[in-house]
Amino acid sequence: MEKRGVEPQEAGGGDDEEADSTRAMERAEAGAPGVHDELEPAGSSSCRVIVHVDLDCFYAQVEMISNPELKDKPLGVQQKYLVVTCNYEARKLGVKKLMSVRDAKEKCPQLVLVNGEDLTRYREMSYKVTELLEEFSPVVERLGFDENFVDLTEMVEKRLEQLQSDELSALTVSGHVYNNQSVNPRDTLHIRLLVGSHIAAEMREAMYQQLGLTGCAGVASNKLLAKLVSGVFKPNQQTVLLPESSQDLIHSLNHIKEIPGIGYKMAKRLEALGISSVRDLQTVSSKILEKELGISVAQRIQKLSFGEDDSPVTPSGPPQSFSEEDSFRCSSEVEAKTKIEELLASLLNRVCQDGRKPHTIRLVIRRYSSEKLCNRESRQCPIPSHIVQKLGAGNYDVMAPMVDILMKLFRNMVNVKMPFHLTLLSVCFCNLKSRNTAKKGTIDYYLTPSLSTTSHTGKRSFKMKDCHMED
DNA sequence: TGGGGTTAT
DNA sequence: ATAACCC
Repeated sequence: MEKRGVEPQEAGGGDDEEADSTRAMERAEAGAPGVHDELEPAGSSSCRVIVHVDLDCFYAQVEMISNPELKDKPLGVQQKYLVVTCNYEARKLGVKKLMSVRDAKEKCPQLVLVNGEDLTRYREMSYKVTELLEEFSPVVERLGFDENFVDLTEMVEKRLEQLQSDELSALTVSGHVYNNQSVNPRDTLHIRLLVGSHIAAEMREAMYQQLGLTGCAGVASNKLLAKLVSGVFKPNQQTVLLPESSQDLIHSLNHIKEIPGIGYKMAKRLEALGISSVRDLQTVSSKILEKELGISVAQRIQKLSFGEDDSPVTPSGPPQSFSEEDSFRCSSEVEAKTKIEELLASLLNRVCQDGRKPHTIRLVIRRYSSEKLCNRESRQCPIPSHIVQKLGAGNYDVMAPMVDILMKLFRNMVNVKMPFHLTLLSVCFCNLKSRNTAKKGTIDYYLTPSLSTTSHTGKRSFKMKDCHMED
C-alpha cells in the first residue's frame, strides 16, 4: 500500500455545503439522506456496496483460451446460422452480436467461426468465475453465464475498520468514476464506494491471473446501478458510480427497454400508454401506472426509473435445473426419439457430476407455424423413485425407462397420428434434491438406503472446497 | 434469433 | 403449464 500526505484533499471544488444540500434534495438511492432516516436502526447503515462483474465476449474468450491461435484473428462463435458473440477484433470489423452468419461473413470475410452449440466448456468456466468471486464474499448472484453480482457491503465495512485515518484521506479510486465526478473524501458513501472499487479491481485481477479472463466491473449502491455503470467503459475496464451521478446515468438510457427488468412485453405495454423515455416513466402519475399494471409491478418499475432498486443480491448456489436443447426440424416420432435420446444422454452425464438427483423431468417443444415469437409448450412429470435411486451409478438402466417417459410426454403434446412440424426439442431435469433432505430421526431417514448405511458413493457436491472426505 | 437460465402467476 | 424476465 502506498502512503501519502495527510492533507484532506478536496478532490473537486471543495464546495461541501453545496454538495450536501444538493444531495438532500435529490430523490436518490436508498441510503442517501431522506425522509425515512429516523426509521433506520442506530449504528446500521442501509447503504450497500454492490459490484457487477461482466466478462468480455465470454464464449469468444473461452474459445481463444482453448485455441490461442485464434487470439489475434477476428473470431465469431456460431450457433446454427447465428454468430451469437464475437471478439473485439471482429467487432472492429463490423460484426455484431446475434448477427446472421451470412451478414457477418459479408461484413467481414476473414471472420473465423467456431461452433458454440455445446455449452459444456462455457458452463464450466462460468462456474469457475462464480466460485472465484465467492472466495471474496459468499453472496454472489449469477446472471446468465457471464455476469455476477457480489454484495461487498460487509467486506467494505471490515476494510474501513482496518484503515488508518491518514490512509483514509489518501484513498483514491481504482478505475473510472462515472461522469468524472470528483470524490469528496469526507463523504462516507464516497469512501465506501472507493473501497468497493479496489475490491472490484482485485476481483478482475484474480480472474485474469487464475483463469485468464478479462471483464468489466461496475460498483454502485444497488444492483441496477452497478449493472448499468459496469458497461460504461467497455472492454476490460471498471467504473464506480457516486450517488450524485445516478440521475445522469439513468437518463443516459435512450429508452425504458434499456432498463434491466423492463423487457419486451412491458416496454410495449408502456409505450401504448405513451411512456417511452426514462423521464416519461419517472413523471407518469403513479396512480395511473398502478391501475394499469397493478400496484406491485407499477411501484417496482417506477422505482427502477429513478435508479432505485432494493432487490437483494441473492446467492445463486448450485443450479435449480439442467437442460439441453437443440433447434432442428422434426416431423416424425422417430426423429424426435433419436434427438431425445441424445439430449438425455448428455443430461445424465451432467446430473451425475452434480451429485444431486432430479425428481422431475420435463419435455419442451416448439412448433413450426405462425411465427408467434417464443411459443414453447411443455409437459412435465415426477421421475419414479425407483429410477431416481438408480441415477448416478451406471445410468444405462435408467436410459430406457426415461426415454419411455419422455415419449409419453411427447405424445401427450403432439398428436403423432397427424402431420406435425417441430423446430425445437428440449429436455430439462429439475426439482433437484441433495438426497440428504431426509432428516435424521425421521421415518424417511431410515427408509432412505443411502443415508442409514455407511456406504457413500464418492459423489461430488457442487463445490469441491465444501466437499469433505466422507469415504 | 441460440442455448441456456430464473422467478412469478 | 405458461409467461415474463435475464444473458
